Amino acid sequence: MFTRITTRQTPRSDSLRDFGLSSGSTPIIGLGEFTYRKGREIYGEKEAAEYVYQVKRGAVRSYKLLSDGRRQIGAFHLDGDIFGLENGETHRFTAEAVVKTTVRVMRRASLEVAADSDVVVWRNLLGLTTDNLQHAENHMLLLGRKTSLERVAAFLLEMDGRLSAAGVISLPMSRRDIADYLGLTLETVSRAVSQLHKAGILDFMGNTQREIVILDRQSLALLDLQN
Amino acid sequence: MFTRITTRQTPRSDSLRDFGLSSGSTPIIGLGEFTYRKGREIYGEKEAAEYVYQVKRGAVRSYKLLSDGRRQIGAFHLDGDIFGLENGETHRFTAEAVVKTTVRVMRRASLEVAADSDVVVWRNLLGLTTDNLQHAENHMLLLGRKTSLERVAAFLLEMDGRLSAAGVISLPMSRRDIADYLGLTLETVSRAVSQLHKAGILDFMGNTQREIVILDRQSLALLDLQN
DNA sequence: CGGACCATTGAACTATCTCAACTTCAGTGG
DNA sequence: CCACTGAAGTTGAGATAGTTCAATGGTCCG
Repeated sequence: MFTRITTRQTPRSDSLRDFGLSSGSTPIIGLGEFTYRKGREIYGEKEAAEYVYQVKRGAVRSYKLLSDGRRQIGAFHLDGDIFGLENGETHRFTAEAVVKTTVRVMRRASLEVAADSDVVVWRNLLGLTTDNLQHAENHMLLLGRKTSLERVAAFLLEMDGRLSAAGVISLPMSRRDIADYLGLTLETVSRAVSQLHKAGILDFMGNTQREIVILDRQSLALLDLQN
Repeated sequence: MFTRITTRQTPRSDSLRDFGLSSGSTPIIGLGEFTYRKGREIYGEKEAAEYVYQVKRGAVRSYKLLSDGRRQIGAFHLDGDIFGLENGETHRFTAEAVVKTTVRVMRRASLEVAADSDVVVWRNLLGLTTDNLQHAENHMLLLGRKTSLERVAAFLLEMDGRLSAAGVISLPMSRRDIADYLGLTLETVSRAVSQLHKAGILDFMGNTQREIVILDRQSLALLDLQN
């Protein structure tokens, strides 16, 4: 899977510091960058977790499959996000590029060496893991107890916070991806988005339905019941 | 909330080592034990996270509420489990005693002091957090994509692994708790259990329906689709 | 220009929920 | 010890949110 990793001299900038994990006194050399085409697998569930990744440009989906093909996307990783960081030996999700995606890669082993000599690294690793945990905890509430409209509203608000530029949310993922993230079908997602559109809460831009403008952020927040 | 904590001389055994987090070279003194009656709140969501807990005897539920009362239980904490460990300043769940429960308590601040002088503490904190994350990730798959029968089968297998003694699972929690953990209603949980009973996969012991014997572990595992 | 998605929408279906009745169990106080 | 009471569990019948199946149109891309 990693046979295509570039072998050129790794620039010094591809270091642990770039991941924002070390204190800077002991930068660790990374392996450089790598680009995946749309739909390509970055790593598979249960594969050995040899590398850690950071999205430089693009979007990644992390998911689990049931044996009959049902899929649950646990997270989308967007610009700047670190993913593939495991404490155990193997990956717990499959990661795929949602669109053409460039990632920074570093060896997990380097991280471990760095951690032993730098408490800041530990702190940052724990912080990252806690952020992931917090996201998962909120997502459990969404998956277990929210209605389809509430889920879609929550999704749009999440994406609004994470990737809206100049007021426009440019979704890299398909309705099917969104559905598998929200525990719904793609039709239900589509109907909910249409409903929000008809209600005047959002509008579309461009000629695709992936560019969304939120017109009424407050109504969306009301739909996604606070806890 | 902690006004009732015992003020007697804290025995040396109530130390960080008892939580299994330190390397043993720098044990940290805990605050001792505390017992909560059935249904009592141990801490509330968004409260300052001043203490960390370990279940000595009993069972605890951690949950989030939506404003209209819908509840999602994120985890049950059973004998030996550590809970209430936060990285941020506040608790992200409400924790309540499911039955009469005795916990060990230690100050969060003590942990932080210990961590700075002992990398093993960091490693253990990260390990704990990772375990929680892994559980949440698996639970997202369950909540997003599994059928009611699959959820109940998965639940019984989880509890079989965590609290079965002499082949009998003695569930401390009600059908409603189970439902709120699995993202179902209590009636649906009850029907699924009945269905498993009629199918000869499990049986009841004693005169309550909370003591369950799994007769056919393999059928249960088949029902809870592997991924 | 043709084919492969991708998204939307409608109509029928179904798993789960809701509402309600009934039973059993645990605890309380006479 | 028994009669009460309230909580917990089961089961049935009907309602419904979301799914499934199917048809249509748009967009991208060679």
